[in-house]
Amino acid sequence: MRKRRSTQADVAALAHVSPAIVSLVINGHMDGNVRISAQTRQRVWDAIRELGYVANPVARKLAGSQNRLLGVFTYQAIFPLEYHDFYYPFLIGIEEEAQAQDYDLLLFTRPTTNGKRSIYKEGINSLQMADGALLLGVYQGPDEITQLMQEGYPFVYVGRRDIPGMNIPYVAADYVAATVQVVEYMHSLGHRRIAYLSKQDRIPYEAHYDRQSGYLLAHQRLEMVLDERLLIACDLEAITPALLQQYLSLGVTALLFEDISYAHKLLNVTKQMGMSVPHDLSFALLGDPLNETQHLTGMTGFSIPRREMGKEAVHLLINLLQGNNSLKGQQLTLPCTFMKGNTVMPPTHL
Amino acid sequence: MRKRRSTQADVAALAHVSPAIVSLVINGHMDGNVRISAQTRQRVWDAIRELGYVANPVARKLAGSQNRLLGVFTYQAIFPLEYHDFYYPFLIGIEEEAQAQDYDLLLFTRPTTNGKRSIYKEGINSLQMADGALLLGVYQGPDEITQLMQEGYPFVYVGRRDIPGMNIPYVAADYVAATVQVVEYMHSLGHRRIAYLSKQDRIPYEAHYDRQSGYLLAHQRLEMVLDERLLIACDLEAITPALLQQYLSLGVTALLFEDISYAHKLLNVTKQMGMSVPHDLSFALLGDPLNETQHLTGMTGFSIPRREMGKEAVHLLINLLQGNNSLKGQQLTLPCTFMKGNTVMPPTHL
DNA sequence: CTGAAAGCGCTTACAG
DNA sequence: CTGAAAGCGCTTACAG
Repeated sequence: MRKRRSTQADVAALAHVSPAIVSLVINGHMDGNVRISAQTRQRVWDAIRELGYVANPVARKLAGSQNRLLGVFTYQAIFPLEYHDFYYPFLIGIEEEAQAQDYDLLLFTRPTTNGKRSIYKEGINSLQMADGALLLGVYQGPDEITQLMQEGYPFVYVGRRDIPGMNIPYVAADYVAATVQVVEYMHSLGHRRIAYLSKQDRIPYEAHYDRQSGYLLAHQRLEMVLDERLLIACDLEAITPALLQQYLSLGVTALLFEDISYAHKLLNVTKQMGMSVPHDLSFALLGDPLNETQHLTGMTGFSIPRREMGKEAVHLLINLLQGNNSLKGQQLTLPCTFMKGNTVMPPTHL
Repeated sequence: MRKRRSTQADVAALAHVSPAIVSLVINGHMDGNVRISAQTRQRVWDAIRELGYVANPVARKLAGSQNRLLGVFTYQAIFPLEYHDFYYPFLIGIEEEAQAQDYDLLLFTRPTTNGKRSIYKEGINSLQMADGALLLGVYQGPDEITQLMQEGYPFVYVGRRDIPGMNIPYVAADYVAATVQVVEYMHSLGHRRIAYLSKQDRIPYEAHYDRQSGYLLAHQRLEMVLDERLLIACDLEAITPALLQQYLSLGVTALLFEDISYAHKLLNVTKQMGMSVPHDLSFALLGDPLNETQHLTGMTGFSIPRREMGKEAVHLLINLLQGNNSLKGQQLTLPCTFMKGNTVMPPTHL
């Protein structure tokens, strides 16, 4: 049995003023030419207290025509166990900045099309519920994003998204520079033949291209010979002693990969071959070793400024909402931090 | 340049019907005497699609219906680094069940009173934006919860909350039984004098009382002598070799505490005293050792079914929203799982 | 079967 | 300095 809440009108009646006055008093609008006598104020506050009046935030938002709601959308569950350590810092940053800027967060968790999440449900943009949205996580191809852009819905992608002809707002990590740094580090220790393993059959996407660019760029800068055979597209299962042997015979002394699962697999395979890491072969992850690798601490790689990225994405989105549409600054790239680790040492088999 | 969001009126105009019809079509009200021709429906849906119309949840809520939004409220940040491992499983459960039941999640992150979060801001219940809410985390005393109950706002607390005269819906972990189990385990190994250290100056709260009840209950069941001197209220700083020595001289062979920080402190102190755990003194945590204790793996304690609790809380809340107000089943207590660990062994100093 | 209207509880110009 | 009114975008009786 919910008792009816008292409303602004009740207060107004009790205080013998119009509802508008109540609103003004509550919101402290004593600015400009709106001036309300101290006496009236007092009457209003007394009435409010007597009735235990509390403004209805929903009505408030409707009248104010903005709901201070920022959407957060991911194609998969936002809180999956597998990506625990990966997503978390983004969320920390997002929450921090949302709180600082006085926005609430709307998490889109409702399945839309046949049990899966998608932005558009029967052609309708379900994000509309929020003022704007942050998109993060797995990339599903450009379709929905393109539509979102065309529609003019304000959003920011966490991670670089590049669709030709479009200026997609994003906050990304600088994988190019970070990769260059890893290669340079290896080079400085004496490595000259560095192989780069990557997944074969995934949707090609920006984060991969950027690392590859970094790899190429570093070779150019360091005047290392670029051997295309060292750019290896192979899935996890394809990694065998035979394969590895083949690359070793090409003079490879160090390995680069994008996913931590490769480290585990490679560790197994090298062990089978009687080799030890990094003594016989150096490794580096072109990504964040995180803490998840309990069996593999001290991996050489780089840390991704995920928390910062979350904060900046919120910041950028709010700018967008406020109509700061200058194309400049809609795309932000933050630097990664090189992590020396202990899986790289000078090559011994030269 | 944001184009204006299209509204129900726009759709109505395009479809050549009245706004009311649009509302009825969207909400699928084909029940009762409201019958709308398939043709009209089609026109409405076409218009909706063409305009990309999505109902404004705020307006919807104001007009008196639900918007399939479940609030999540915590007094502190939801995603703090310190409570990373603690909160996460709750959120996983909450998201899972929300998704399964087709609800979105609204995270309240807006600071309300002077930079801090509170449910009521100047008397305003900010949770109103959502159909109902899940409350979790640190307890701030009964005030706001009492108000929430009186107001009739639907919510479920994750964790037991007991306010005299009120039937607060919650989903809790069974700390009583779990504590009994820990004491029984110690007893079975030969411990007869088990001290219980707890913080001194915190707000007394249910989770603490429940553990204490378990401690007392176990003593009763096992016919152990209850020595009140073994119920020790002391803060972390108060733990010194002198203090510990004092309890050892009372014949204490095992220690219980509620917070992992006590384990670290006690480990230091015992080390100073030249004792080793568990050989000279057994330890158990009346809580979840989690994984956070990298320096302290294998702590004896119990795991809290956090993910399940999250799921059940959502389930219960939705029940409440649907008007299932039977008092029964509004309070759910889930069992914990004893974790044997390796910080308890038979007492040697007898 | 469908339309016109009132109302949800606020805020914000706009008049006095 | 204060009041009357329109409007935010919906839903739900109530008439036809």
